[in-house]
Amino acid sequence: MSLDDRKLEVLRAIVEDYVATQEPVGSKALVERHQLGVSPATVRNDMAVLEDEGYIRQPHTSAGRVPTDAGYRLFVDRLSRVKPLSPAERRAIERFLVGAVDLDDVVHRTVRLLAQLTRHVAVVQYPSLARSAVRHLELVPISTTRIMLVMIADTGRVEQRLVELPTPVPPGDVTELRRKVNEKLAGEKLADTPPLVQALVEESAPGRRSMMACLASVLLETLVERSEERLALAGTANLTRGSFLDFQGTLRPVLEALEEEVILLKLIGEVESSATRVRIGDENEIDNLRSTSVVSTGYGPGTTIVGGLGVLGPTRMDYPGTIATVRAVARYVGDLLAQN
Amino acid sequence: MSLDDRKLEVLRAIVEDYVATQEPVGSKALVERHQLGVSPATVRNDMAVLEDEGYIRQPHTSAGRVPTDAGYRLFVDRLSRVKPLSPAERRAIERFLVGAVDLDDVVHRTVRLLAQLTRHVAVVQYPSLARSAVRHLELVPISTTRIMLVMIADTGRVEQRLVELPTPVPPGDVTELRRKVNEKLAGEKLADTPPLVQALVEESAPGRRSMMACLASVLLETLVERSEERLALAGTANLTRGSFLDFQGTLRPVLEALEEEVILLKLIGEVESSATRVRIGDENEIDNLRSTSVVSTGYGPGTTIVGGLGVLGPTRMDYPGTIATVRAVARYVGDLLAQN
DNA sequence: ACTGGCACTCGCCAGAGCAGAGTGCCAAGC
DNA sequence: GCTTGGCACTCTGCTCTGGCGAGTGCCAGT
Repeated sequence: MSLDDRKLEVLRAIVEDYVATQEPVGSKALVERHQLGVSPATVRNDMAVLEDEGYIRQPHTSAGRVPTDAGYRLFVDRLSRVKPLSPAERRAIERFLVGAVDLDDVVHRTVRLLAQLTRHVAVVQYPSLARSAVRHLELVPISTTRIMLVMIADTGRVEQRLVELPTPVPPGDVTELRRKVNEKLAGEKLADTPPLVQALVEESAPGRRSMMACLASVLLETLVERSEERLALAGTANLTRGSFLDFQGTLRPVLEALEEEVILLKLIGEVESSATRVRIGDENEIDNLRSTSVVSTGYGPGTTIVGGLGVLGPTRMDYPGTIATVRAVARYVGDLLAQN
Repeated sequence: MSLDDRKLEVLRAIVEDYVATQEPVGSKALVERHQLGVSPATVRNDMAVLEDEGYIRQPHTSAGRVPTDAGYRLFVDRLSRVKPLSPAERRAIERFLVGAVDLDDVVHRTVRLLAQLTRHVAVVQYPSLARSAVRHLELVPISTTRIMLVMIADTGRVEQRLVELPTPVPPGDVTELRRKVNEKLAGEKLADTPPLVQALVEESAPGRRSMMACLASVLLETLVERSEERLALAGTANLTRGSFLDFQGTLRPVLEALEEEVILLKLIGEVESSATRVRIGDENEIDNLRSTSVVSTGYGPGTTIVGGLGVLGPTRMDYPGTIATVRAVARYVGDLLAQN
């Protein structure tokens, strides 16, 4: 059976009240707080239907109703509009982000900002190397058999790695090498570099072949294969908000999950478009996070996406507000990146 | 009055039992588990004295005794020997740390290792810039009015910063600039650089003066003034170990404190010698951490100290084991740094 | 199709009673 | 004088109980 408008209205009221009070909501309280124009008994009937359909449930026989994951899903998809941000929030975002001096700074400020505004745990992925292009490669001789490889990406990311050379190399050769490598790779998308690096090795003079191969392998490993995704995390203390009762059993696994970079990347790194993604409770693939919701989106200069960011909180969260905040922050960060 | 040997032995037994069981320990249980050679009644008398002296207390009238902060302090200072590490632990440390490719890698591996071995929250400070010397300064032209300043320290740390120049500068000048700057600063302790940087500005040709001043200010800000200390954190999930009852009220403030880099630096960054420092409960200056203990030490190549590392856990922790682990890890990391 | 009424279920709370752990003190013993 | 066994006392934690109240489902009436 399809749910008529009033039933949907009842569901919305339940979600809103439950999010606000954190307590199961009953039929009587519902008609008191919302102008539904019907009696509690009618609401009860609607609730019974909503429960049959799996959108709400009772924690125990004689308590109010609580939304299920499916209930939140329906709410998010069909019953809520994204809240416009308050001017205060807009100002907070701007104030927080101006004055960032480099990428590290931008990322750190962003993640703290997100945590503060949403009061959830915030995660920000550094611009992904896979989505970046090489701006410049620098080779710095440290000793005769060691050079420091510094890669500066167009997204502002800087990666460095020590290269141990098989044979000593005079500094002059390094200069020459730097020129060649940059000529070949500057401006290229990192994802496109492997064949170019390969070509570099093949084109190099026989005497330098082994050194070049060594450099090439570190280059490939650093930039592409072990393509290190980095991220920043903030607001774990927010996990203790709300009735810790709900969390008593779940706080531990959540904290554990948050320590695994791989997991976090899965959560916020899998962004292809700039669409906001909401994963509610059981929709999460990570078992430890089945009792949480994740709101994530991509960000980047203009319409391109270079990384993801988002927040993680209890399924019982203010979705419209959270979604609005996450989107707004992502847009601001994108603009900030576009300026460089 | 001075405490005789047996009373100290009783205190040691109380601490050890309480750490092991997490429950207040009574006189009867004590004589059963330890060969004290006296009766429970005698132990009770000793306990009464220990309580008068402030080393133990009763949570409530008819429960066993629990060590106070002062009791732990006495235990750590006079009643415990540092446990030698088990071969398994030694192997774990080695296995964990070999194969680290760069400083970031070393720090991340170390912090996870510490968290895993001690089962507490681990903190590792990156080698402090204040204690590093300049190995090389690299200037990379990004555009005509922007250069990327990359500083490589002898400790392996690499810092970068974008410099906006007031006037366009041809690439050739940058090469010259790089030579000059390195000549002046390479090998110098960062703390000693300010007058040298100043000299650089004064010595430079009048036409380049403004550009040089601009570069110098960023240089000073990055390397000395805003001397950015970085650190890594792991094992927050360990906070939920043990009876969360103790933590119910305290978990929140602890998590909050852990989010503040300034606080963490205070905890583990104030190291002058390689002596291990133990701060127990109220000895901590940070209010949020009055119910935790911190074991920290310095690390560095050879006998020099370049940074600090340590763990934070409940006051009720295995001090001998934790101290041993922290020291051992610090020594291994120091050795690792010495190799570079 | 909605509403008011009513019986029913069940979690929550406070109070009582009980068992157990642990203490402090005292008088006796080495 | 230190140590010991004994004993009365205190207090927590557990369980059981009954009463209360919130909330429901169902039914008959409009």
